[in-house]
Amino acid sequence: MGTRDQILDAAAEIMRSRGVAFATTKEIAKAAGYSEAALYKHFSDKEDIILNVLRHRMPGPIDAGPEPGAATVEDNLAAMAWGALSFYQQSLPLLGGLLAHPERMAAHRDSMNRHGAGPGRAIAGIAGYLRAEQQLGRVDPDADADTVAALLDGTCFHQAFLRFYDAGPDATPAPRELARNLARSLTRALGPAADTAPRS
Amino acid sequence: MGTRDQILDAAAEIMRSRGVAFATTKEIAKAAGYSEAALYKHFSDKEDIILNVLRHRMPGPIDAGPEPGAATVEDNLAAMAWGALSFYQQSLPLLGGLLAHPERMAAHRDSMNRHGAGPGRAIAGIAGYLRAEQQLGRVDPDADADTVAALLDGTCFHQAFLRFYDAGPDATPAPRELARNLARSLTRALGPAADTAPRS
DNA sequence: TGTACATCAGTGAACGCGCGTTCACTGATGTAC
DNA sequence: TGTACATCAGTGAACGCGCGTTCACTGATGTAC
Repeated sequence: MGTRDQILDAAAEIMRSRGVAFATTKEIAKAAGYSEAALYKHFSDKEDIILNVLRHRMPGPIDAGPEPGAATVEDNLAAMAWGALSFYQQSLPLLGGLLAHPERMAAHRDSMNRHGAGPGRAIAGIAGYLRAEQQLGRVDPDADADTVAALLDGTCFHQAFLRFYDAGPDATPAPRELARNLARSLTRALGPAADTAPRS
Repeated sequence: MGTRDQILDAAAEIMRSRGVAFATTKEIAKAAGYSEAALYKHFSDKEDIILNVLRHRMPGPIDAGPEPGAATVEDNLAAMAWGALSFYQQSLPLLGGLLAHPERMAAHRDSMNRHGAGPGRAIAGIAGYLRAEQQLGRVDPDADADTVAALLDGTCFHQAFLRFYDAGPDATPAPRELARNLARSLTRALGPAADTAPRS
């Protein structure tokens, strides 16, 4: 593994475990096993290191998504929820650090947009899956695929935040039951609208 | 307004508009109209200022919530969603800054716990409302109140994040339509479970 | 095969800067008699 | 009513420190002839 990758690994590890504020050139160099000066042989400045971590050390994107028509819709939603929970739990410390730094956030956003990526992307993927299921008749055509996708992804994001807030970088993975509960409630939202008139 | 409050206002404004990383003693003092030394007459150190902003300059908590039984459930959900969206859009820049700083986050969490507050609190309030509606028979008793509450609150949190990420601190308020769409889909999740068998 | 030179990853030491913090001080206001 | 002192919000200037960055340098490897 090249020096450049070792530096990025070290920086990513520090950002994740101790927070972006702790990712100084001194700490990164020490963790990577090089001198601070060596960082500048491979990156133009510290910002360049941070942005490269954000670009290339994010956890793998949520995979292609389930096969429409396979398994049950609820199982597929649960699988996607579980994937999103894991993804956000790993990437929140990196992404969240951007909030303290609007200029860095803008740089990251522009870099993402240039590659057609970005945090809003996951929702589109889920919505695409749901529309495919609507075509197959397994989801009510009147259901709002975009909104349900936003609900699934957003709630996973928030739950990852809550876990990180409560337990820090060493939080245990979210329980499978959470993904299952989300999938169950959203499946109801995807079925034909039920009678919502008051019951006695 | 006392000097102390002016300092907190200035610090909160800087944190919101330019990011926590920009909230230096020099900038806070300048914005408040005092010398840097004056800060130390009112706060023990800079961390004390930041934590007091987090404690006392958060936007007002989402109000007591709707009256169970009044209006329609969907309208009430939409109102809560709208309130949560506004709340998070204002408070994310403050809360998010914590992610870069685990020790500060832990201090904030402990301070919140001591007062029975914290970011997970809103979900409990929404769930309470939903259970009241279950008692009144306007929500299916089999619906999962806690999960639906997590869906509502979490999605608003995430949407606020996406807006902030895309447009920075000057993002316009989320459209009412978003709150309405969330409420509509969640209302379906609250009704009696519909037949989810494949349709022809 | 040996020699002279070029390249380049990496280093130790130093640099200037901006940060949070402290210091001795001022001037206004209150208070005792 | 005047005088002497205490209190306290606020200041300008300085402090030390850690940060990001640069510098002149080393030593290993490659290359031309």
